[in-house]
Amino acid sequence: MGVITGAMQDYLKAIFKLQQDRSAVSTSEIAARMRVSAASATSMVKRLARLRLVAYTPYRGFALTSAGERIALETIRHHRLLELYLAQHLGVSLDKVDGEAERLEHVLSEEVEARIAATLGNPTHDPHGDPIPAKDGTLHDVHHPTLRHLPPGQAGVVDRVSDSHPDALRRLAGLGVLPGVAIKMVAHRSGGCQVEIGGRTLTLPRELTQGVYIQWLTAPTKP
Amino acid sequence: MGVITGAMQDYLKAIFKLQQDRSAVSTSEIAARMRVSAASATSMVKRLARLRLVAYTPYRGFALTSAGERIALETIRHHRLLELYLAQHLGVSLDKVDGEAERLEHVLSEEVEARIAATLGNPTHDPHGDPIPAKDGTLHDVHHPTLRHLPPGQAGVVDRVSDSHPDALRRLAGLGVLPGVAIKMVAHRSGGCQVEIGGRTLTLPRELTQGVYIQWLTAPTKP
DNA sequence: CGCGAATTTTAGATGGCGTTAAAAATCTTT
DNA sequence: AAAGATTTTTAACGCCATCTAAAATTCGCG
Repeated sequence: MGVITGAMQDYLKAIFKLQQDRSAVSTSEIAARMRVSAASATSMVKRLARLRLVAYTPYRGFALTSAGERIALETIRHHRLLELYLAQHLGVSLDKVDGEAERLEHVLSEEVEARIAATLGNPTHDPHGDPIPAKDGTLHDVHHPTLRHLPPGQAGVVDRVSDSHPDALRRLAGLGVLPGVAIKMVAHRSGGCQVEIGGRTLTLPRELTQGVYIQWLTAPTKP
Repeated sequence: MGVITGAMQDYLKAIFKLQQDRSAVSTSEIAARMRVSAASATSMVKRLARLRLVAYTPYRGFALTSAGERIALETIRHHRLLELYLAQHLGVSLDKVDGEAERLEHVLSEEVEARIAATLGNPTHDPHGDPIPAKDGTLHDVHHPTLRHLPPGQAGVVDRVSDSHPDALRRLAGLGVLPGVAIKMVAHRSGGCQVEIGGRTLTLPRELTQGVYIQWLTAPTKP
């Protein structure tokens, strides 16, 4: 009956991330995220709806139920604990921990999860700076501004870089865009932005900027 | 094409263990071992045969091919390294490591496997005393003493000669070291040992002795 | 040897997860 | 608002991995 497979966990995780701001997620969004045909996405969403893990209205999109969100958060917790453990205790490089954790997260027992968390000192953030959900589902700082939200002329500090696109992560690391680094917005361009970092000026395409979460050095005027 | 699933790895592992003495394994044996119906076992064996991982004759049983054995040994290596790692580095109790390793073994990358092995100091036995296959598929039979374990002055009979190193096997055969032959240990030397066989005295280098499994003519004192 | 018993294989379902192609619904645009 | 474009769903298929029931084969015993 209520068998939650690894693939389902992956979809739930992806839906969770997609619905951060938006209230509902569309079939094409999840299909693109999972690199799957729209038809496959539909059938999976229907399966998840049958298990009451998403609320789904045909042609109108879907959103996680609280049960679905619970599983998404558990899976993300597994993922981020594993990333941190692999990096700190087995010396796996940062651009590889995501892929490794992606497979391990689905077969991690509650017991081993607890032992890993304890060994790490119950950490609250993974090696990319992303927050690790607590056992009770608490997740800190979800609505961080990204680089795109930094107005021209304003400087900020990179808070964390999302692990959802490993190759983007690697390219950014190569450009020196790492947590803790100061960054200044020069100008917004169509399809990206021009920034100043470590004295150099770079133009970052859109797909690289959207995973870069920042802190403003001086708070901007709230919208 | 050649996608080896976790279930296939489990079957290959089980077939490997069942065929230790016997030359062929039957459908009912593997079905019982995997707690699965005979029909399921048949269909899986047919899948494995299609991938050339087992040699299968309908109604007559089956055995691993060398490709199948390689995968079985890799899986067993993953399993036993994980058991040891979970016990030593995460404090998982011995009665639980098997179940945990059972799920993790199928998603362990070569890289993490290597890092775990290195962290453990490239161990040769898991916490239950079972030998851990080496990367090249070498497996030291733990319950079976090899020539090296024969004390000086003690005589034994060659039980079997490992087939994992065909050229060593050939050289040993040329020297008369064959199953059923009586052999007497004269002295242990650095890097090998001196033995008496068929009235002649030979000095065998280490790489030749380690695949020679023996039986003692008189049992040694138990530890 | 031959026949009943045991083993093994085949046939046909089911469910998960993916595909492509076509139909249905919704959006967009004039 | 109708037509055309886009999105979404359905239909039909394939593969894995399991099941039950029935057919085929082999074994064992009188």
